[in-house]
Amino acid sequence: MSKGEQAQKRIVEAANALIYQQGYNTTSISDVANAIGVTKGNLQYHFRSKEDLLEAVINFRLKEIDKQLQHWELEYPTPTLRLKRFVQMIVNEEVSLVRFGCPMGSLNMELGKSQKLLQAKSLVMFNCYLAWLEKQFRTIDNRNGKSLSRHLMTRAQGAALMAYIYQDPKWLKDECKQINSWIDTQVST
Amino acid sequence: MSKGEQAQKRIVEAANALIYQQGYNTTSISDVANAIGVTKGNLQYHFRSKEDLLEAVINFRLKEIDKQLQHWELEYPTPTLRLKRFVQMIVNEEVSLVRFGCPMGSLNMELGKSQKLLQAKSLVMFNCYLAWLEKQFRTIDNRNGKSLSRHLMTRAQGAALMAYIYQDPKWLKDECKQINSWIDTQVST
DNA sequence: GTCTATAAGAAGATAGAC
DNA sequence: GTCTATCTTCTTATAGAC
Repeated sequence: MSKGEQAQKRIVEAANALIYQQGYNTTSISDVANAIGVTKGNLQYHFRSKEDLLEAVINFRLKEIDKQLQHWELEYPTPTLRLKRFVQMIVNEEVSLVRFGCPMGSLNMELGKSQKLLQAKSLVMFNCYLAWLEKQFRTIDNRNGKSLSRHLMTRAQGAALMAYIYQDPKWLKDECKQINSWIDTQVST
Repeated sequence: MSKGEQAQKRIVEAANALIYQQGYNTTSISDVANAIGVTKGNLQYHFRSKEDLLEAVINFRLKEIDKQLQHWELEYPTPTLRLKRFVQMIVNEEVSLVRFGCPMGSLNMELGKSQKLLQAKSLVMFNCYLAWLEKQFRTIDNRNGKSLSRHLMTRAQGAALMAYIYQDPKWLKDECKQINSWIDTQVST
């Protein structure tokens, strides 16, 4: 990796964290620059505009999601275990979900209010998870794979949102238990 | 109502709409002033700061919610009908929910990222609905009233969020159907 | 109560020195 | 590649005329 690529990676990772924690609109170029100890002029050398930087952050997140889903596919032999692993992720990420919300849901919501074009780009993250969930559900119930995956995502997002709003992991735990029970009922039919 | 109160009401209603449609951070005082054809200097006479204006908007919304819940209480004789009316609201508001998301959920999410104090204030809106839902559920299942009301709100928020993210009312319709079925199962137990 | 004028600061983006 | 300096625009907020 060249020196320039290294610098870019550092910027993207810092921007990723700050955008998640503070939101996109309330994170300035200076914030990101300060976080890694460079000047904002430097940042604007690597990324012409703030939108370019956001796009890089979204691509970074996409790669991480892809890695994760491929890993789960290898590690868990059955669709049921994979679906439960997805739910388990929510429980595992409890602390950050309560503090900052879902990285996909909160970013998409924010961009939708004022930057419809960027919102469309951040949609690919959801597509990524949904396609994977659908694949798993189809091996259980081929006809309803799409609607089952959507239902799961809907409930996961609802749980993450309420836990964030009330700053309380209870919302996550309670709903995830019920989601797991629901998965069991789908498997046995 | 005095001339001053009338002016304030116009401002709050315009701010309410714009904050819902564009988000709080991306709505400026000038935006609100332009929307009702006055200058921003005028707005700052009625509301010292942008935060003051937001607080007035939240109070305005709270009153509307209270009116609505009282109305439902009078119009629908049973808790089951009232719960279904709550779900029906989501279907009725489909167009604006898809375009702008849930007014409570989106505002709270945005404020949570950067203004924790204001987020706490906007929480009262959720408390309002949740207390009402809990009251209805308690007449059906006294022991689990709280958790049932939370579950309903979680799923409603998930549906609204996904419909907004994908700009597609399908997410709302599908989930609301399932929520209604779930209410039926709770009633019959 | 409503307006204009203006301050004071923050933000995104550009140009040029090193 | 990184920095400083600067430009421009936008935003909140204040002061004072009408």
